[in-house]
Amino acid sequence: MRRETVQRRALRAVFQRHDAPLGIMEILDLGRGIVPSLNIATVYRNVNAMIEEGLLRRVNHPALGTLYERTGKGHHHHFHCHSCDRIYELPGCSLKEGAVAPEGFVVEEHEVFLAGVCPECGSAGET
Amino acid sequence: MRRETVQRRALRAVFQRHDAPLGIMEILDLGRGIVPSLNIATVYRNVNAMIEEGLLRRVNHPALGTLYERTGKGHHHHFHCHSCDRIYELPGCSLKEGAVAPEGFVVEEHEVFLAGVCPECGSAGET
DNA sequence: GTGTATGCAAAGCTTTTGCATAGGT
DNA sequence: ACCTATGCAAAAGCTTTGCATACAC
Repeated sequence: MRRETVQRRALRAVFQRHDAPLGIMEILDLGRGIVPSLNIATVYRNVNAMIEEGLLRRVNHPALGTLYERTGKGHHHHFHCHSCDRIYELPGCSLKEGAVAPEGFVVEEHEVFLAGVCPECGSAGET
Repeated sequence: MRRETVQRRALRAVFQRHDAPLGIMEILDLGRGIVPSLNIATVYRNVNAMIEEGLLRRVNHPALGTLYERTGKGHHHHFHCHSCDRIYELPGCSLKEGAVAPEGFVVEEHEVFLAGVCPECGSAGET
């Protein structure tokens, strides 16, 4: 039976408050804001448990490494701004409906990572 | 000045013979087929050098970890077969031309990972 | 002969695991 | 009371680095 601990509650709170994908150290730091004694092994164990429970999803970002995000937010892709280093979640899917893969390939899942300059950074240096 | 060693030549040969993205251990094993004394540190050093030289590209695959592939093959995406675990390179781009990201986002690069069942595995169990 | 590249071993990171104990049920 | 979850430390992957020596130039 799974037990309800302050650590577990804290980690759920972290993901409720932060909608963006988070790295392990961010999760640890934010979690320590709630439970100062929080240990990194506990974070890993709970994050893995939450993935098994279907609460979280692991995202292996090309530039930012391993991130964790809440499930149930609807299909979206990630945009990484080279300038401010922020990561945006873009709702919807930018894949072509049909010609995603050649004849014979059955696509069951996909992952799209975009990178460039976000609106905020792009408009900063304009006249 | 960069020096021409048997190890370096062997690693170039590995990537000339194998068009698919390779993991470090595959590179090491294939390289040892040519230079048995090849060391993993040498592989890492040379692979990183080849990336700097623009010969290779590092791909952070969601399921298969870090892979290295030859550059100059034209734009393509990767398809991973859940059944045979092989990785295919699909030429071209399956992203929508226009609506890739909302107004204001400037997309400079992207990475698409597809996964599912390949033609070979899909037709295996058919009538 | 000079200086870069290699092999080996050690060290850094990230993630997992063993173990004693705290704490949920 | 039982037994899972935690914290700590050690260990297990993966990647980098220091150092003596081999070898390309």
